[in-house]
Amino acid sequence: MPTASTAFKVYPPRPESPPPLPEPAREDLRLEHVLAALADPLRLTIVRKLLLEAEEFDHPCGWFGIDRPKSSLTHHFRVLREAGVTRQRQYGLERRSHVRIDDLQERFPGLLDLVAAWHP
Amino acid sequence: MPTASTAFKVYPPRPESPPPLPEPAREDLRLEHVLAALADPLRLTIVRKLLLEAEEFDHPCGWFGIDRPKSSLTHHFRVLREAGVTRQRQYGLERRSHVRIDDLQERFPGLLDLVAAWHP
DNA sequence: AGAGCAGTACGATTTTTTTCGAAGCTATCA
DNA sequence: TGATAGCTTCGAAAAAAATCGTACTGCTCT
Repeated sequence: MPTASTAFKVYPPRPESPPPLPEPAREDLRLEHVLAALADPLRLTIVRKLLLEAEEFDHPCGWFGIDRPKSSLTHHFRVLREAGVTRQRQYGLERRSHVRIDDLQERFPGLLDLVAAWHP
Repeated sequence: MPTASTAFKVYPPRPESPPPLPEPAREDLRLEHVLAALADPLRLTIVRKLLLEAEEFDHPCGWFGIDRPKSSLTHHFRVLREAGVTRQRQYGLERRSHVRIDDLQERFPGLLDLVAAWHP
């Protein structure tokens, strides 16, 4: 049974979506990897922003307005994806991200609420 | 208001307890530090065991039966304490630990439930 | 075709974390 | 008093993570 309280906006997958980049399946998510991915202020910022401000379309990393070299951002987005926190799809030029809300609520109920409540 | 569900055994502080070793105050706990401390299998094992098997007395690190050099254990127990996950007191020769259940439930409700449910 | 854009890949450097041996410290016990 | 127990500190080595410059790729627009 999931933790009752919080519901983040979850949009249905769009039929014409490109396939996700490689990611762990829901049942392969590991708490220690997810915690490690989240144990970084920049990545917490990214995930929190996605949780609180995401709109229907997934977001490319430029959307986040983070002042870091592009290669650093690529790195952090990959860490999040490989831990299973986010999903990334290639839309033409852009690689767009969203949080795997359903998977995470199911496997680690309450964890995303902590991220959403985090204050830098 | 605390998360309803889980209640771990919390024992009252014993009047004659030695003072805790240096640790962050409840209001200074940082999610990113707590997550980093928990993002390690060995430390997850320690915290989970404390949550599930702790008895009235706090436990010295020998109690955990971890097969690692003693200096490694000292390191991991310190990481946990400095992040605010555990409290350590010096009882004569021994440095005994317990999880700061109240503080963590208050600041990061639900997090300890995830640790307790973790499977190595 | 050429320019520009969004972001990736690679690789080097630096920083942080982990690991653990060796030596030290202090209380208790024979 | 010496021996042992239980754990710490120090320090060094190894492993892992973060940072970021440069070069590159693959679309799109003119």
